[in-house]
Amino acid sequence: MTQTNPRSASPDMRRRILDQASALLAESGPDGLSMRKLSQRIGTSTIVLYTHFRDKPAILDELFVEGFERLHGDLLAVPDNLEPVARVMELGRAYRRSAVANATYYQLMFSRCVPGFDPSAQSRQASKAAFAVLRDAVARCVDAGLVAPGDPVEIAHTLWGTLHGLISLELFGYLPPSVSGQARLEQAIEVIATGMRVAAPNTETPGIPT
Amino acid sequence: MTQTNPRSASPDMRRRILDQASALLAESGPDGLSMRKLSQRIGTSTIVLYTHFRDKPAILDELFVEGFERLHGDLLAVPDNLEPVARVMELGRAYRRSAVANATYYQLMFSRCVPGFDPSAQSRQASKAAFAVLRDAVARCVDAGLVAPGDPVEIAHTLWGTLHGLISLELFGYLPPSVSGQARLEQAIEVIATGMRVAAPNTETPGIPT
DNA sequence: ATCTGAACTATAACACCGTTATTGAACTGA
DNA sequence: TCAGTTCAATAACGGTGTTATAGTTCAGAT
Repeated sequence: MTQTNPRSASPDMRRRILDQASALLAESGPDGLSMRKLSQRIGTSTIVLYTHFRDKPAILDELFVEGFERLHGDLLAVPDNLEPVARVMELGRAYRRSAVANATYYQLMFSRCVPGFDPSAQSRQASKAAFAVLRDAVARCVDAGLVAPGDPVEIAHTLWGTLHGLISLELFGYLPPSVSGQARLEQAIEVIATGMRVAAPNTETPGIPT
Repeated sequence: MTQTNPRSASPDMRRRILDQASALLAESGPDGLSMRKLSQRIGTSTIVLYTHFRDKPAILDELFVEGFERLHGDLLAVPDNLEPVARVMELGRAYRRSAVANATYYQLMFSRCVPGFDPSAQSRQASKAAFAVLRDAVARCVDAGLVAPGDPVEIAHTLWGTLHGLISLELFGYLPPSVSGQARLEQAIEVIATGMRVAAPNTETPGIPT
C-alpha cells in the first residue's frame, strides 16, 4: 500500500533509475543516454525500466523537470534584499552559472536533443516556476518606478530571451572563447538594464553596490 | 574532367541527394531524415549516399551551410540606405522572418538535434558571413556616433543573442502564443536600441524614414 | 571489336537503438 | 504446502547508421 511495489526488491528502484539516468546524461550527453546502457549501469535488464516508467520520454520528462527545479533553486538562492535592478542583474548571473554548471540538463530543457522526446504539457509547467522568479523581480522594478512602465511579463521575456540566447550561443561554440561568456553576458544585461531604466522617473537609485 | 563522375548515370546525383535531404528535413524534421528514407525517396539504395558523401553528418554539414547561406541572403536583402540604427532593427526583423520560415534549418543550425552531428569547423565559418552583416551594421552605428562607443563585435553579439534567444524560446513553445513573436521581438530590440543609444553624443539623427 | 580496369550499384549483414511477447523466478497470503 | 500474483530475464521485432562482399556498367586502350 505504501509502495507501488510490494516486493522487497529495489525499495526505490525508481529513484535509482533517475539518479543513474541523470549521471549518464551528465557524462555522455543526450546521445549517450540509452535504455540499454542505463539498465546495464544499474545492473538489471531493460525491462525493469519499463516497469517503472512508461517509456524513454517518460524518464527524460522527469529529468526535464529536475533540470528546471535546479534552475529554480539556483535563482531562489539569490539574496532578496538587493536593490531591485541590481537583483535582476544578479538573477541573470545566477541563471548563467546554473546553465553552464548543468550544461547537458540545459540542453535537454531548451533544445530537442533527443529524437522522440518532447516535454509534456505538465512538465512544461515546471519552467513557469523558474520564470516567475524573474518576472517578480522585474515587477518589483516596475512598481518602484526604477524602470520604464510596462508589462513585467513582457520585459522578463525579453530578459530571458537575451540570457538564453547568449548562453545558447556560448554552449554551442558560436562565440569566440577569447572573452568569457560571463563578461559578455555582463555587458548584455547592462545594456538591457540601461534600456529599461532610461525612461524611468528617477534614474539614480540610492545604495547600490555597483 | 568536368564531372566527378565520368559515368552518364546520375549527372548530378550529389545535388539530387542534397535537394531531397533538404525536402525531407523540412517535411519530417531532423528525426525524420534517415539515410534509408532518403535513399528510398531518391529511388536508389543506401550505398549511393555513401559514394557521394562520407557519412550522414557530411550531408547534414552541407544543409547546415545551406541554412546559413539562406540566412545570409535574407539579411543582405535588407535595404542598405536606411538610417543606421533603423537598419539594425530591420536586420533583426529579417533575421526572425528567416528563422521562422526555415524553422527546421534553424533547428539544425543552432541545436544539436541530430545525435551524431556536430558541425565541422569549416562549416561553422559559414555562420561568420551572416554575423558579419550584423556586425557591420552595428559598426556603422558606432562610427556615426549614434550609439554608445564600444566594440561592434560585442554589441552585435548581444544583439544576436537576444534575437536567437527569443526566437529559440518561441520555436520551442516557451512563450505564450497570445502575443506574436514578432511583436515581442519588436519590443526587445527597441529596449536594446534604447540602451545602446542612451550614451551617444547626438541622439537625434536627421532624415530618418521611421 | 574485345579486353581491362575503374567506378558505380545492390544485397545482405553487423552493431546499435527503443520496445515488447514470452518465459521463468520469487515472494505473499491462505 | 499450495495458489496466485508480480516481478525480472531472454530473445525477438522493427528501426537506425554503416559497410563488406559481390555484381554491373561504362570509358578508354589494344
